[in-house]
Formats: sequence, C-alpha cells, structure tokens
Amino acid sequence: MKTPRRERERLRKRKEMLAAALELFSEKGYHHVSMAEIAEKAEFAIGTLYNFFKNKEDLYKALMLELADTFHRELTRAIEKPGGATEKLRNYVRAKGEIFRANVAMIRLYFAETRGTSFNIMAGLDSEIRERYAGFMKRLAAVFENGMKSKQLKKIADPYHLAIALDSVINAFLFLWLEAPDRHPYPEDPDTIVNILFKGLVES
Amino acid sequence: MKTPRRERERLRKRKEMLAAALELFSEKGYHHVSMAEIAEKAEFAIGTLYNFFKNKEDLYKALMLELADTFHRELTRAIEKPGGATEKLRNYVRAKGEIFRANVAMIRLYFAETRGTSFNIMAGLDSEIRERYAGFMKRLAAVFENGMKSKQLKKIADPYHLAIALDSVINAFLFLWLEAPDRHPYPEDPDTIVNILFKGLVES
DNA sequence: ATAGAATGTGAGGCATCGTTCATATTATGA
DNA sequence: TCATAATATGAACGATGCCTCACATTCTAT
Repeated sequence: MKTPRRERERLRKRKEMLAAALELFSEKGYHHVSMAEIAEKAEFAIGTLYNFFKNKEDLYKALMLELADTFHRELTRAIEKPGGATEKLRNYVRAKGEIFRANVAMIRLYFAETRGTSFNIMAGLDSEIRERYAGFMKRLAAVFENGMKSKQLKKIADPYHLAIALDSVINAFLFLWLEAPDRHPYPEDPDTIVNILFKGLVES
Repeated sequence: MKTPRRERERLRKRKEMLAAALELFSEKGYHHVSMAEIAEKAEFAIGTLYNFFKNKEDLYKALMLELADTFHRELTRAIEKPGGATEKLRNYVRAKGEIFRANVAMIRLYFAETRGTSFNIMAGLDSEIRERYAGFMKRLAAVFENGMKSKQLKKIADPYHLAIALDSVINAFLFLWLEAPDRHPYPEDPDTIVNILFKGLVES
C-alpha cells in the first residue's frame, strides 16, 4: 500500500484539534477563543492548525457539520425502527434525549453561536444545517401521516405542524434540563412528553 | 423651567443611536458590528456615542433591557385579559404572533437572546432576562392550572410543562414564518396552534 | 546513507476595533 | 454681545488576533 498510515495519522491529529477547539469554544464562545489558544491546547503550532483548516470559520464549520451528521444518523435510526406510529414517536423522544445529553458541549456551542449572535455571518453553514433539519422534519411528519392513515392517530392537525410541534416540545424540555439538570431532569418516560400531544386538554 | 428641552433632545438622540444599533446587531450579530459602524448609521461621531454609552457592552445591554420590557409588558397584558382559560391561551398565541411580526429585528434578537444559550460575556444580563422569562412562564402555567381547577382543562400533564410546551410550539411556528413567510404564514386562527394541545392525537 | 518530499513551526505582518482626549462647535444666560 | 458651560468630533493609540511564509524537522524510498 502507498500511505494508509499517513492518512490515519492525519485524521487522528485532525480529531485532536477539533476536540481541543470544541472544548474551548463551548466554554468561552467562538469569538473569545483565538487560534493560538486552540493550537496550544491541541499541542500543535499555529501553522499546523492552518495546514488542517483553511481558517477559523472552516474549523468551526467542521465541528458543526460533524454534530449535524450524528444527529441525523441517530434520529433517523430511531424513527425507522419497526413499530407502530406511537411507538416510533416514543423512540424519537428517547433517542433525541440521549443524543442531546451525549453532546452537550457541541449543542451549547451551536445555540450560542450559529443560532445566536452570529446569524448572517454563518448563514452558509446555518442554511445547510437547516435544510437538513427541514428534510428530517418531513420524515417525522410522515410518521404522523402514516399513523393517521392506519387510524392509530386522529387527524387533529397538519402532520408537518405536528412534527414541528413535537420536536420543539422536546427541545424545550432539553433546554430546561440544560439550564438546571437537577430541577428539570429530562423525563425517563417518553410519555411525559408525548402525552402532551396524545391526550387532549379539552373535553371532546 | 431649567432644561426640559435639553433632556428631551438627549433622549431623542439616544433613541436614534439605539435604533441604529438594533438594526445592525439584529442583522450581523454583536461581534460583527463596530462602534464606528453604529456611529455612522446613527449619523454621529464615535466620540458622541461614547458620551451616551459607557462602552459597547453598555449599549447592548440598554437595548436588550428595553426589548425585554416591551415583550414582557405586552404578553402579560394578553394573558390578563378577562376570559376563560382557553380564551386566554388563544389570546396569548395571537399576541405573541402580533408582537413578533410587528418587528422582525426584534424577533431575531429575541431568539438570539432567549434561545441562544447566552454569551459568556453577558452572563449578568442574560441571567436577568432569563429569570424574567422563567417568571413569565410561571404565570402562563398558572393559566393552565386555573383552567384545570375550574374543570375547563383536563389534567393531562404538569401545568409548567404545558406552559413551556405551548410557548415552544409558538416559537417553532414563528421560526418557520421567519425563514419562509410565504410558505409558512403564522396562522390567523390561533386554534391551528392551540388545538395541538387541546385535541388528543390518540383515542381516549 | 541521502536526496527530496511532506509536514510542522512560530515570529511577524497587517488589519480591525474599542476607547480616549484634546480640540472644535454649539447652546445658554447674563 | 460675550463668557462659560455643555456637547460633539474624529485622529490617534494600544491591544488583539487572524493568517502567512521562510525555515526547520521528520519521514520515505532508493
């Protein structure tokens, strides 16, 4: 073989750099971390950092895209497990909770920077991630739609709206947990969340 | 009188500066707007800006507090209008939609602030706004709780959870609208949103 | 062993930005 | 009208930080 070794080494180093960057970014925010700091934490020279990433933004994008990949992969798996509509939705609630809690640092970063103060600057990245998110919401909507077709779910609202609603409620619970894990633990039982949609607030 | 004129002038100028800053911040994000830029947009010299605000952070804080006030005032008014629980909730959906649509710049900052997990630098301000937000959620939760006590609403979940859920669903709809106003108009009829909670998805 | 390619290094160039302050302009009131 | 106070101005300063590039080091293949 020519160079599988070189490539492996390269990827390992890249990962180390990303890990160092993530730790710093999530702790202090994108703008308050310098490339010099990242280089130092990763134990490389600044120039080396620039051999791996075109610039600071490129480094940040790499982190975010990695996160988006993980989410997409895991969540898709959750709703494609065999089972009825209600069970798929419960799986979704469980899976999202798990992934979210496994990636807190990155999530903090995403919300603080991409969704937060930066906005237009990161527009390119943001729109890429958002498109992927919209695509996934369509899949989730399909779960609602199929559930309705097979009479497991009642047609109380537009399936896409329901998908958005479920997802945003999950996010709300995750945010509560993020701010005060003790006071607002993410529910063990997915029914705590899905029942908000499954059961009706007003007498029918 | 001594100087009511001077004071009025001063406030007018201050407002102009804040308006210019709001427009720029909401468009490009805090870190990507320079004091020089704000000064230019407001048609003052940099030094003048510093006669009104101690520094950049001070300017930003003033803006945030003003916005938080507006939101808090208007939304509180909406849920304190006389009426039953279900009607109060519909009012809330309507009011939040109106206030937000009245000023897109505000929306962006609102989401950047309350949903973006902060801004390490602004920790002090951020916690102030968040506390206020949490306080408001408690009020909204009380609407649900009273509705349950008076048998207008069924006890399908914890009132605070329901408050969080309703608010986050509204936010999700507003996000959709923000991204593509034509494809995702904010619903005229508040029932489009509240029914997601009011009606049950599964047969009881 | 050695040429030459690949990779790593970090001081310094360059640009940006927040802030200050000496000076100019304007307003006030006697 | 004029003295004085209030306000406005923007050039200059110092600090920070991204990124480059000339050079050093390490690896590979013969």
